[in-house]
Amino acid sequence: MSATTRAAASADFLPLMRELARAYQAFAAYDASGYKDANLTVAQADVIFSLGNTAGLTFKEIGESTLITKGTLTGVVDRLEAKGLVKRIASDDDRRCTRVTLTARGTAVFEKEFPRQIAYLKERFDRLSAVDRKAAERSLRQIKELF
Amino acid sequence: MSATTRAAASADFLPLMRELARAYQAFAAYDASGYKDANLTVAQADVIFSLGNTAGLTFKEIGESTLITKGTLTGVVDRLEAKGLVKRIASDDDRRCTRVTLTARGTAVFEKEFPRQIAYLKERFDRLSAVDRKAAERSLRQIKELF
DNA sequence: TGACAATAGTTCTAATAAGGACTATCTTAG
DNA sequence: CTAAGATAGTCCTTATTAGAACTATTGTCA
Repeated sequence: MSATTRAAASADFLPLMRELARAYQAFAAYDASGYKDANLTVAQADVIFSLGNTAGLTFKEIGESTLITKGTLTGVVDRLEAKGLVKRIASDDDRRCTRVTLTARGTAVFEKEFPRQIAYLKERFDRLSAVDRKAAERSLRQIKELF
Repeated sequence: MSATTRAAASADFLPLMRELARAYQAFAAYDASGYKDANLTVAQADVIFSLGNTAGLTFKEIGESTLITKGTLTGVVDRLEAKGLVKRIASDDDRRCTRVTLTARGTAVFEKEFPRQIAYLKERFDRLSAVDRKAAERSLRQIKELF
């Protein structure tokens, strides 16, 4: 092993990086497993949840809320529209914008799946004490702000 | 808003969940940007880095190290092989297994890109104090173990 | 007003990503 | 020893995912 490679391999932030990836991956897998019965992907559920209790959002707004980039979002909304859960509405004031709203069926899915998924996640997150939860929030905020 | 939906929306773990997603996303975007010049994806770099300084690993071992599932890994290794960076070697003792090793060119890429990427990441992670880093590691380990 | 930059979505390409079916090969129980 | 189960990879399908090129529309500024 070369000196540079050895030095790189001993960088002391690597355990943190590893834990970040492992923790996120574990959470993401559990989160995704909650939607199996509902036949929804995480991305689809994210969009539905962000649309719930709103009068509709533009692609831009949905993207900011879900962190889904616009190129991907077109396809996600396409599939939700094909399932009859959302509907595109052309905007009048700014004709570049498209509003996306939940249909009646989409609202029904939201009303059922949102509380169910929250309860499903709560079951695990509640094993963390309030103190540990706050500490984790703080650490994650710090990590986010590094980039 | 229904009572259940309102109760769900006020679940106190939501900020933590949000910060986890935001922090991971921010890190992942920065990490990926480091490979632009090398024409590598994160998945490809992960495989090369896990193969560095080894005599080759099986698909199973690479998957455990990188968290890439086997179905995806076949394609990633295919593309690395097409670039001439890795090579598949049939195993003799267990003929179900395939060993993957770095080629000379793959080793050269590893020797160059691994230290470079570590330095690239270190630049940001080093802004975190040792105390905060340790606290973050602990929180992330706790989160991982929730699932 | 009229060129020009900025913004919103769509489309396209290449590459993950998970999961299930499938083949080939071991392993183990009886 | 053999039938049944387990394991390792591949292949397939569906769905993201990022990014870049493209169209349509809006905003800006001289």
